[in-house]
Amino acid sequence: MNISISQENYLKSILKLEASDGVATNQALAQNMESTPAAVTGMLRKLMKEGLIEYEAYHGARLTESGKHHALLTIRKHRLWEVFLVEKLNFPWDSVHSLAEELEHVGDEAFVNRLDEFLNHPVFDPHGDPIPDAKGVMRERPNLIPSNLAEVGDVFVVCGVVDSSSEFLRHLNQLGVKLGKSFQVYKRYAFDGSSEWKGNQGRLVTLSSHVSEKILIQLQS
Amino acid sequence: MNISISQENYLKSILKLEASDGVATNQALAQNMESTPAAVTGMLRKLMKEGLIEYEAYHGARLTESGKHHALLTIRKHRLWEVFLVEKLNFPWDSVHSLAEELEHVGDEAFVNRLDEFLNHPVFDPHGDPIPDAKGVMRERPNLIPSNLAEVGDVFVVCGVVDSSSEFLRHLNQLGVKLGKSFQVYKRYAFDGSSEWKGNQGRLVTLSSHVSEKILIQLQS
DNA sequence: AATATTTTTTAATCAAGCCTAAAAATTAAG
DNA sequence: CTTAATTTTTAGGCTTGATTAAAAAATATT
Ligand SMILES: [Mn+2]
Ligand SMILES: [Mn+2]
Ligand SMILES: [Mn+2]
Ligand SMILES: [Mn+2]
Repeated sequence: MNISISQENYLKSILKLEASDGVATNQALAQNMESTPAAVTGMLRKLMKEGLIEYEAYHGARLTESGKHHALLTIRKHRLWEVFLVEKLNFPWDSVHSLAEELEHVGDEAFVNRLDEFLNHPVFDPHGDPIPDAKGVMRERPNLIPSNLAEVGDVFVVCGVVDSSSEFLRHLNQLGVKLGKSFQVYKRYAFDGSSEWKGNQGRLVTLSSHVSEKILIQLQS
Repeated sequence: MNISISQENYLKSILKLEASDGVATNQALAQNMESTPAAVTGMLRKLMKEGLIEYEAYHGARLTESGKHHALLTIRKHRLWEVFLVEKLNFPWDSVHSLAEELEHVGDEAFVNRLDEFLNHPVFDPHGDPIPDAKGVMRERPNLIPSNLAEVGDVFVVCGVVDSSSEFLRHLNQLGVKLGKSFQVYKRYAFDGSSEWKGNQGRLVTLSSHVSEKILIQLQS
């Protein structure tokens, strides 16, 4: 009962789709995996046979306890490797995803737990996403909201992103927006929903609504 | 012109066989890769078509410059990961080989070079094997000899092993033989070629010829 | 040189994962 | 309720890297 790389990637996708849509449909998976519906059908049957998902034709797939556990452990590996790459190897946060995508399939639990210890049990990855613990329990992030919901005058800390693509993250680099940095909403333009933020040194940043929707923040009390 | 995991493993095997036998024969490769002669033939043709080896049927294979470069870079990755696993994650030296065997196929040159820097450019791996530099140049080890060639009275430092299997390394653990430790040959039994060594605290260790042949040492002037 | 032995190659199969195109099932619309 | 549109499955193929068994080629032996 060994899980292949491809199977692990499917499990991760199903977990994500289940969280957002309640169920992972064939179509959504095909898009997510950049594959075809026919290929998805074949894989779903395999995953069902191995007890990793429950699957009803035409009604989509859901992870079993076992499948969920494997998916969370894969995510744990992925995010711990991202922490390693950024903290220890000094990679920029916009260039670690694809490498972590490979590393997440290497090694067993003992290995990941040693990595976790070496990194001092980090709780969030470089993109602010929570790292599941050794038992596969995902820590919940406290009440983050998309930054476009903040009102003029609000002070907040940037805590996460909805989009971890290198294109988006490089854009944030150019704007000087990083995790942990705090800003105050300075203006909001009703016309296009764009906003202006004031940084700590008083520097102003302008963000399109498209961008600010993808930034997760925590309001300061 | 992407090199698969299997191809990288073949290149490593060919490099090793070329060093010991001058050429990598089909048969030797089949043994080394735990595969069959038929499978080897197929792979050698693929490697030749990609310009990684020169291959003449019935006369074996040799690496081209390109093939040699790839083989050495794979070995570089393997050994750097072993250093990481032992030095940073505190794995024992007898349990890192299989993990490194997976990790050596992940990531590109930039990645390995950052790992190298993080580890402070180590020159030897945990088994005393030299780590090729960023250009793929193997550093040569200075005049190591198998420990069975040392004579009674000789003082030496353990610098390497010929066999990196976990069985052998665990046996050395039990005997208290580690890299960097120094001993003096105390006795040699002509009957079976076994030897007795005296350690620093005067403790005696007995080694079969089978074992002492696999330990590489440097004689103290 | 002729035969026997070893080594290598060919040929036919397999399994995992993917693909495209056609058929079938389901859901949506009239 | 019947037809149309969408979604999913089946069927047939492809690629990579294996396997076994038989054929062919190269060595070794007499
Ligand atoms: Mn990632
Ligand atoms: Mn991440
Ligand atoms: Mn090794
Ligand atoms: Mn080693």
